[in-house]
Amino acid sequence: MRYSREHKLETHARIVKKASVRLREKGAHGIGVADLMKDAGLTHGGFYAHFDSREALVIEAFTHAMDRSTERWRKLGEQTAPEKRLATIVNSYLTPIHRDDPGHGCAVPALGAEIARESAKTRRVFAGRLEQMIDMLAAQIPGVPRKAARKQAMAALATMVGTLVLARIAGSGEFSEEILGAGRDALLKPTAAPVPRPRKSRPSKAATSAPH
Amino acid sequence: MRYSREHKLETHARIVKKASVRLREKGAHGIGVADLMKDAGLTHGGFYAHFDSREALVIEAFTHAMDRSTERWRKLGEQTAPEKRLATIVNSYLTPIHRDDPGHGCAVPALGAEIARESAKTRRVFAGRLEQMIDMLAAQIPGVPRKAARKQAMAALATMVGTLVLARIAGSGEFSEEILGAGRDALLKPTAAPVPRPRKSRPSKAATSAPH
DNA sequence: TGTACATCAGTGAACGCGCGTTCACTGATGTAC
DNA sequence: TGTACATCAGTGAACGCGCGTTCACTGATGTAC
Repeated sequence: MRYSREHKLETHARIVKKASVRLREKGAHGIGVADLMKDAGLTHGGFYAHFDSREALVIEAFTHAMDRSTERWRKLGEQTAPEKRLATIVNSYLTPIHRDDPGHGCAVPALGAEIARESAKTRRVFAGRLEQMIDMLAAQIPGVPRKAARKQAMAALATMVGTLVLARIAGSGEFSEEILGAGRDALLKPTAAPVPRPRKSRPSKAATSAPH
Repeated sequence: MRYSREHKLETHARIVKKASVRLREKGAHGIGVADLMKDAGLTHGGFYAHFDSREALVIEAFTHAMDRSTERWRKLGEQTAPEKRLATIVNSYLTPIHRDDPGHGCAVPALGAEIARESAKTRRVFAGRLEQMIDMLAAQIPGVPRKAARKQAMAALATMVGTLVLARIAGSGEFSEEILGAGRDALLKPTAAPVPRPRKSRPSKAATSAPH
């Protein structure tokens, strides 16, 4: 071989890592193979020595981003007192820094909607990593039964993801800060006045179509 | 003129309406001008008699979708008792029907992340409609001061949007239903155990970069 | 240890294709007389 | 009321261009002897 086995693995990892940043910045279809390879210091022709297709790279890059987030939360939890763990994660997630740097941020608000439209294979991988992320978040919530923690983790992640999407739409002005603050407070402050449920709860009578 | 003034306006509106559905289904870049025109029963050559550019249609289509959602919420609120208004909206939003039919659903979870990456002009329009949507949602929350209602509306919309994004990633199985349920309960049930805030609150010490 | 050969990561030109956009043209209808 | 002309929404071919992918080739290094 021209290069050692390690060399190829390192190159492969470098492509994935760089692509992972750029895809979160530009979207799953927002940057081409040639530019992604250039980012890794290579030319586009070598791409298929590493990946079967562009989609294969998207899957790897996305997986990489999700694993890094999940691992980060695990570490953050490890070095924080149990009752402060979720709050620490929320406070590091709902910041202007995270909002303004999607390339190094959570892949869910950056790529979630797009990946949900990809092939079944891609979606399955994505769903698997999402579940791992939720499990890790649930593990940071002490003092509640496993299932309740999981449910709370799902809702917290949803609020975090939604807040970041809204804040990014709003840009970087006062409106955007207001959104970030609302998300933080909703997750960190006790709810003063919860919304009362309607008598006939779950599937609303109006929900025979979805014209929102 | 070949056709009456009304005829052109009708055609224009038909293109926007159909495109609004297809773009939510396929993404802001997921469908081409030719296909969008075919959907409206026309050929692609006539496109530029109606729009300056593809982006101009995306802006109109998105605006149309947002206005429909906001108007729907206003009507839904009108025909519901004040204390049930937000709950009614949440219950019609967080359903499998909405999850499985993005084309006729809320534009924020479908297009938000993508639009946040578009030109400054597009983002400004989007941000404006988002604020209108939030204001309308806030108007459905009775018995709290204007500013508190606005904050609550932001957090509620964030949770709704995030829940739908997560549920769409998860597909349509049990995991996805679980996510929808967690989002509904978080918004409709009193919070049993709120997350305690860490002493040094807002900007976490760990938040000097955004590696989530 | 030294030499000849095989390997294959990476190069850069080329491919086919679909896209947004342009343009000459059409023909039904509005308008002027 | 009838006729000639002007208008312009819509058609369909064509345009550049960028994209994902393919391919013949290179040349540094691993391997066999």
